[in-house]
Amino acid sequence: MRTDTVYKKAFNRVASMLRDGQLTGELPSENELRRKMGVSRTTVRKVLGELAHRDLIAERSGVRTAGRAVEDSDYYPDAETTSRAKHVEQQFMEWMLRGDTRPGTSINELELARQFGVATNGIREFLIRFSRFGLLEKRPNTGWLFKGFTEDFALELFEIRVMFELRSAHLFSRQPDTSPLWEKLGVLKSAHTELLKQIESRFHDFSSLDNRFHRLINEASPNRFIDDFYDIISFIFHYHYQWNKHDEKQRNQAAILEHLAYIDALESRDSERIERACRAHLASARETLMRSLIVFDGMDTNA
Amino acid sequence: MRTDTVYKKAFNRVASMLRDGQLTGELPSENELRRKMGVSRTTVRKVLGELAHRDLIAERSGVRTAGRAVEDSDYYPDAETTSRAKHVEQQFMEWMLRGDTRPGTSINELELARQFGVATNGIREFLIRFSRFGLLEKRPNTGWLFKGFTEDFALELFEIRVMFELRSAHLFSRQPDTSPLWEKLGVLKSAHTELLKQIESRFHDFSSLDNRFHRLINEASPNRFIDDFYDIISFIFHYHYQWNKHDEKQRNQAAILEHLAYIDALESRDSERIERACRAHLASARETLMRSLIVFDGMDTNA
DNA sequence: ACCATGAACTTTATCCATAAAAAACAACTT
DNA sequence: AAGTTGTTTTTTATGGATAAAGTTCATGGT
Repeated sequence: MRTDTVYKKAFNRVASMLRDGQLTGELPSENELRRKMGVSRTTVRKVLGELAHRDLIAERSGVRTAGRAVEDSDYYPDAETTSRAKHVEQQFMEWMLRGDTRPGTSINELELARQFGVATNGIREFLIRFSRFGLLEKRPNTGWLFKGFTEDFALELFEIRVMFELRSAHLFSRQPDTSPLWEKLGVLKSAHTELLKQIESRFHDFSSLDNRFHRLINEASPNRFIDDFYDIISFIFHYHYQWNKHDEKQRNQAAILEHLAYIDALESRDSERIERACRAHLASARETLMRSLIVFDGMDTNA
Repeated sequence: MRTDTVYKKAFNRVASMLRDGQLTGELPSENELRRKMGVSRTTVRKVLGELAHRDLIAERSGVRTAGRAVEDSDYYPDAETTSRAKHVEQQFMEWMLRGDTRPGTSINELELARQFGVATNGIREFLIRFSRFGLLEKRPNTGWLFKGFTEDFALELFEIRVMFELRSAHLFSRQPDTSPLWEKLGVLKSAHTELLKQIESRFHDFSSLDNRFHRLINEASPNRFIDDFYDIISFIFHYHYQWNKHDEKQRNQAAILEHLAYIDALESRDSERIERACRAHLASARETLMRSLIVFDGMDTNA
């Protein structure tokens, strides 16, 4: 049976809005809520129905108003708000990055399905999607080959990344001065300096800043294949760093400084300087990834 | 139910071997056949069982020999030798390239499933796999967006292709003179000149030569992401040219000449010359693709 | 005429079942 | 001991069913 995670997540969000007083007086219409939440009206109605049922809202003659106060126990547990597909993704990444799965291992749909508690279909869909990341290969009628999260992988990944990033950076710098992207770059620059000041407490926020920065660079000259490739990067980094928190603050601090140098270079429109700053940043990103790979290639995988 | 296309294809192949006299006297063991055909022994046994049942082979005291002559009617029809997944692929490509499907159309799994006569599962798996080609986008809980086989697509595709190809070509040319790839290049060069001589009758053979050539260039410095990208190119070209036979001979003839110039450039190790030859070839490949795109963007889609 | 709600209909996400194909095991033969 | 064939077990490819979510149609109020 399909999970009702969309409903539960929407319910939790509306509950939070009620609690935070974002919805006072007469509640918005179903259509308005639908737009706000990005779900269908059908789902909105289900949420409203349940809210009314629990007296969290009151409906009188077609007008809805807030009801009793929302309590912690009203929320659905977080685990019930993500789809099976997402769970599979998370479990697989944990299996891959934390487990001692050796390169060359073959992957068995049925076994993973049992292990993750889902139907084989879901596993297979995930593996198909995931295979574009270059870590898996399908052998028809037989199964999947896990190629391993290895040094080779990181090197090949970064070779492409450098090519793409240099290309995009140069194109970015050649935009007309009137392009709105320059302003966006300025905003990002201040965000970086801000974060640098508060690095002690907010170093976790770097990751999203990093993403925004690299995506901005690509915005000047969009290419779907480059965007797709950047999805791979983000994905890998997202999960990889969940299992490798070592030195996170220092790493991020260094990266911020590199970004700032890179931004300055872009603003200078000086292509040699851009190339240097860009390469420097990517080289250190690569080093970071490579260093942590050793952990997986060696034995101490559960540190 | 799973299709028995593996068995049927294997059966046809063994039948052909019997007919062509490739299997005379005592037949090879099950294991040997298995290796030769690339299927499991289970399937080999099924084939042998059926061959015996039809008296195409005789089994006497554990020794198998050829039986009555193979007739045309012994073969399974071609359509029954390709898996459902492959059929879906073919039907989808036809639907996309031949149909008047406009960019921005949304794709409906259920509808395609009905149209193609398969379960929705198969459609979905195909779409997931296909989405890495940059022509589709999945919107969760909603469906798929067809982005269209447009001019933008071709431009973005070729931008990447040029980057990758230049990179690989240069790395190829910097290999030591002792690398065996130089010899392979020589072989390909003669194949090109051969084909050029017989262009009138054999121009269809260019496609596979093209493939071998570009894959050889990548062999000098393997990168899985580049290989994957080249899969996209091959796939697109493979299907695209099935529906666009216009001027095929002239196009291929021109391409052979470009390849020869490109090969000469590689052999010269002169990087400027390589860059020129490579760019020239890709530019004309791009033009060809773009010209035929007009057909789809315009109105005359069933020409 | 527009916007809100209600209800019916369609499509996606998910699980389950099963024949075909592969893999593993067992017994035999030289 | 290595290679054969026979048998059993496991896994993949494919179809089908169904609740949840999305979409469309219908009705009613301003």
